[in-house]
Amino acid sequence: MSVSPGTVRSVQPGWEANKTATRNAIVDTALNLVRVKGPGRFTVDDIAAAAGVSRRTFFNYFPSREAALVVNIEEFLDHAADQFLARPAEEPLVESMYEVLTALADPIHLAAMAEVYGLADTDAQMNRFQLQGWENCAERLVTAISQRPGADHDPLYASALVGSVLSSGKAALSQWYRRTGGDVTEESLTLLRQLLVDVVGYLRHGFTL
Amino acid sequence: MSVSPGTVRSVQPGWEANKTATRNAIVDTALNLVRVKGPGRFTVDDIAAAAGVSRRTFFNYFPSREAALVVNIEEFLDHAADQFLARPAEEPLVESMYEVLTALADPIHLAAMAEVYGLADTDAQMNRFQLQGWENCAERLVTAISQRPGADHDPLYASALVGSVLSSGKAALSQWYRRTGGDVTEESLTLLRQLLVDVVGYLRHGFTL
DNA sequence: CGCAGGTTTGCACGCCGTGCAAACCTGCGG
DNA sequence: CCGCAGGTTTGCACGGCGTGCAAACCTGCG
Repeated sequence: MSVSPGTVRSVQPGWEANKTATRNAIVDTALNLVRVKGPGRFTVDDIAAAAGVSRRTFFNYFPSREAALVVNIEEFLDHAADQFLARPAEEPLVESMYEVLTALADPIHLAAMAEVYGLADTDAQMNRFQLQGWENCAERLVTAISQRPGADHDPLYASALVGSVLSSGKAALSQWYRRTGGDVTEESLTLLRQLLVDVVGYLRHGFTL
Repeated sequence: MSVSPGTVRSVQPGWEANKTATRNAIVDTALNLVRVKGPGRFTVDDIAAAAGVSRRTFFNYFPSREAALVVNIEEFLDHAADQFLARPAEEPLVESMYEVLTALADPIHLAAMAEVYGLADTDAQMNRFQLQGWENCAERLVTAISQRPGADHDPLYASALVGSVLSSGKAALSQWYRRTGGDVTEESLTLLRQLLVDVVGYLRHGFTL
């Protein structure tokens, strides 16, 4: 959620602390509003007012209502992509991808992600923004692969692999969300991990049952 | 493009012929406008005026500018999904999926699709709508699988498979588009088919080089 | 103090998407 | 031929969206 003021001060040169503060305020307020009022049942002005900020300022931070909400999913996916970047470059790709998938079960970002994830069912525009979030993650992974030292990979291979890994991970998440409703408990976490292990098996052995 | 009037009359009960006619007019006009003016450089009113129809009528057919354009991609994907439905239900899933992928090289829908496909680079909203189109196709395939007689499949397996197949197909299409610019010639078609064969290989043997 | 960044705000404009009711076809039975 | 019943097209209006612009407003610093 919010970062401790000390660390923020040390990293952020002065006024930028306020920027991230209001940014977080907007994101949190949007999430709260969607909880209270429901997916499409509030306007940008509502968010701005509830966040104690002008309508125009909202648009200084986000180009749309959906963008402010999808942040939670983007952080979730960024964290997963970070796990890939943390792997040694010599490691086989499929092995590193395994790390990306299991990182999807990270309990820290999972709850906020799940809450926004569920909005895709009722709000078409929200769904589109989420799909874009996944695609951004894919692009990030593909370029990361292409920059690996000794990357003699076929670019087609890289994008097909990344696409398959992510869509399989998304399938696992969907299944998990359907069964658990997005509640993050110890039990649901082990279920999610199991689902992810399953899709990893499919990817490894090629979907040939 | 346009259907011969005779067959239309025989199938469509009277006034509905006009409906599909104006619908096609809107789609074609939108495509022409994007060719002439560029992605985001025209409004719904422009489309309506150029199609000889009122602004309000446009919105009777499509909920947004993008929806009118993405039709070309949806038809392309629907055709691919149809190939799956035409397969015998006893056939192994992976085999039927192969048919879906190779259907992506259908030259009839390919040109119009490619033209719209390229808009995703410069128009973010267009990109989102296209992603949604692919997701719709995936959902269609998954429910089709679940309705196969003797469908004892794990739903996770089905959605992971479909997601991987489609994202791999999309990867092949992207690669093809990059190299050919979307021009549909005999040469580019064989290239596309080769790329599709490649990703099929990845899917079959599990991305383990 | 007053200045030099950068941020927030108000204002205005054009466009979007939709509900509503009236006008407008078009085929069909009287 | 008439008028009616169904469906389509249109105009109107309204609220919401997204952005350019310029003025007001901080905040640190010399």
